[in-house]
Amino acid sequence: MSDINLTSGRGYVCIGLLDWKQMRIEDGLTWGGVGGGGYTSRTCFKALCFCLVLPTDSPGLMGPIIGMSPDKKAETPGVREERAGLRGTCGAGTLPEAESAASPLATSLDRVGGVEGGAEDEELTNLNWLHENLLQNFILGGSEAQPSGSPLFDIEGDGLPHALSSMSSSSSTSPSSSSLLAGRAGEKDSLKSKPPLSFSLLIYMAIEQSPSKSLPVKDIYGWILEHFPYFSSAPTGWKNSVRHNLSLNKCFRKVERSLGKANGKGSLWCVDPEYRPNLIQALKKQHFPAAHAFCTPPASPPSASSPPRHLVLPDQSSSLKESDIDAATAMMLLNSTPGQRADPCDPDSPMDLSRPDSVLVSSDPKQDHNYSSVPLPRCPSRSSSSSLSSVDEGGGGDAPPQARRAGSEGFHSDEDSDPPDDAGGARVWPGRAKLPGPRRSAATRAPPGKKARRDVRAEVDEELKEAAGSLLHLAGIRTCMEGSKHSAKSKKLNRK
DNA sequence: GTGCTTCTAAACACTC
DNA sequence: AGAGTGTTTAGAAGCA
Repeated sequence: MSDINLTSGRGYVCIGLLDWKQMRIEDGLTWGGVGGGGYTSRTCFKALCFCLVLPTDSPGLMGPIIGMSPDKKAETPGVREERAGLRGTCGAGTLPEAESAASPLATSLDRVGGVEGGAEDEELTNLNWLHENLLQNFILGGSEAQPSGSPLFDIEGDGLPHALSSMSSSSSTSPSSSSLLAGRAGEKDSLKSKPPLSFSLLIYMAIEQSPSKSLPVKDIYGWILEHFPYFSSAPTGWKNSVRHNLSLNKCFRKVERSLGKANGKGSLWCVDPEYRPNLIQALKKQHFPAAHAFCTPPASPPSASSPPRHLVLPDQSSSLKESDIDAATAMMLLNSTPGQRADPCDPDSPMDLSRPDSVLVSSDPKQDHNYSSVPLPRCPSRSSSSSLSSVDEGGGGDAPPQARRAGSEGFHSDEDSDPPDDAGGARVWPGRAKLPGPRRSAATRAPPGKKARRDVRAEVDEELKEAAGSLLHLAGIRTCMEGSKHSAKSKKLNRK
């Protein structure tokens, strides 16, 4: 990484998985991102969680990276190796747009104007394409190479995300560049190491990766198994833990299967939009780059009408951090086609991607994705009109943690006393009312007004456009992976 | 030491 | 009946 001059903004070669922090881009730098020539630093590519893409044959690429802060330079030897190796092997061509994109802070706004909608646009706005093709191909240096079909995680081809290896470097070895270059690797010890992500985050990622943003338990198992082979050899207790999480973790909500009710037991599970920010926050804390791909926008999306926050806020550095997520935001937005963005949990989706309250990613550890915290307004379906909730509603949700918490899993209670008032929705009210009394409380807050949601949605649309425009830059690379794209997609379809 | 979060295990009920 | 699913409880480990 240190030998790359990002300012050139030319050409692209995937050089591997970058630590999330390292993907934070200094002002004035333009990133290629994953095949993303012409992307400004804040567009999409942090969401991809890896792949600084640089050309080996393009001019002006080499040289020390400029303005990289020490923490960004810090990296595991393995990462460096990979990058160096990949740079040589994963060439993906040069994007003509790259040069024009080199201007600092020339946000994608500048380019969006030139991007019109249309079929291609629509296709390009599907993050699946990025997940299944860009990542897969760039990371693995080839398409066919990816048995798991998970570009996000099977970066090393051994089923374990490199980042995970790095994160748990104390317990696992750094991946070799050769394995990356090979696009796959033999079984490694790391394969057997447990992912440093909580079950709730794994579930979250699984659900978020699903086109419908909802999955039955079985598919969640499958996703986890697919992306974390550790569990394939682990005792089956983890499935219990998954179910336990789904059941107890407020972040997840049960939804009825569609009317066409597919065969199969159980319900679909989705991420409670109210808690998505919490999960995002948890992901951020995980320092798991790939996990950040599942982050949703922390702030109002940049748009022509509302400039990106990083351009507005006085504190550039802090806004930069938040802008890290903007990229993820874009990816999340793109991850679903407009039609898919409907959150099964919330007819008003994609609401939470842009809701002001979802924007807030608190550093408060209590405001996390865990079972008990109630940092955000509860969905009506899970809201309680308990006395505590009234406190929250009145006091802006600043009830003391203890008041909001009824033990580590005390959130059960917040549903107990209060059947869903939005019974008309698709939400399911699990028969938790039958619970015996002791565990209740958990404050709730009224969801934000729908008007505000609509406003923000407009911004989301703006961002979608922007992101779509940015994605057009990827087209040049995309063409070299058509084949894998289809295979990946078909694979995904087959899994359904 | 305490509180919290997360994980794990187990038991039970329910549905298919 | 058995498997899968969902819920609940309890305990332990790790962390701040």
